[in-house]
Amino acid sequence: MVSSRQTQSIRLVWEVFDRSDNAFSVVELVQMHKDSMNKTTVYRILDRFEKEGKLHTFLGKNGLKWYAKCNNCSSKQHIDIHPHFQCNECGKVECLSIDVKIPKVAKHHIEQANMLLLGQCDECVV
Amino acid sequence: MVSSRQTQSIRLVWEVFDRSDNAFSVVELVQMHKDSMNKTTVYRILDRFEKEGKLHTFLGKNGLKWYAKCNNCSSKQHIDIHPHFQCNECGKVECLSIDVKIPKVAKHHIEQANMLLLGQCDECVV
DNA sequence: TTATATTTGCAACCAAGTTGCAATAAGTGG
DNA sequence: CCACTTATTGCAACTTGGTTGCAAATATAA
Repeated sequence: MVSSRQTQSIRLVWEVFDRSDNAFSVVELVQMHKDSMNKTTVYRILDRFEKEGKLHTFLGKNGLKWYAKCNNCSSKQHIDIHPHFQCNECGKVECLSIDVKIPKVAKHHIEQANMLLLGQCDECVV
Repeated sequence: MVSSRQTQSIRLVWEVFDRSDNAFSVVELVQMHKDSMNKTTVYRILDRFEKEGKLHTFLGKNGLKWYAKCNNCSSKQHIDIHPHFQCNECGKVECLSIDVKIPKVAKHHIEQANMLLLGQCDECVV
């Protein structure tokens, strides 16, 4: 056996994602677990979940890293595009279940595409 | 009069963009001017060029900020999409002159979209 | 040429993220 | 149920990108 022990910390971090379909920034996750584990641990656990294909990541508008559960995401779908949305008012981030075509570009071999939509979420549109 | 003096530093930073259509990361720009000006100055000048509409910015794959000249970019086109490309091998970044449609999303008011394509540039495709 | 307001340099700071290493605690096997 | 091996964690120190406040320098208008 090479790895993967079921620790308290791992359970706690996973619970957050299990209870909600939201995306969470690393900053939020470190904050919400600050009494039960070290920030290094949070970073390491998130890394691991990503490698295991349980979570996918993307960058929000300030270059902050966000994590979200891979619901209807096969590993293949990580390559095709599902865009993410971030609200300019409240900062909330969502995965959108829309498919966007990856444009073809002459002389370039495109492997991956990231799309971030910015605007106002339903709660912030007045 | 409220601002905008023509200083040596401003000329030097602008020259870089004037001579090339490439995009440059802040890190590169600070590095290439490190003998003639302070990093704070570089940051401030870039900020200014952006506000003046001479440069536009976007985030590369690691959340690093990149600047590029606004060639055929009206201020309107900043809202519509012109995607950016970053090479996974050499790290080079380009503005693509392709138009991508911003998808409509129910219950969301989309103001802006960022699209980053990742892959291999022509020089790195073997 | 001087006065004044914009720019700059500097040093100190902040936040996100990483690293090395010793201490802790899962999960065997006996 | 205990002992042992090795994955996991905590901690402190560090790195990197970026920002701030303030005093010194320097463009420009008069």
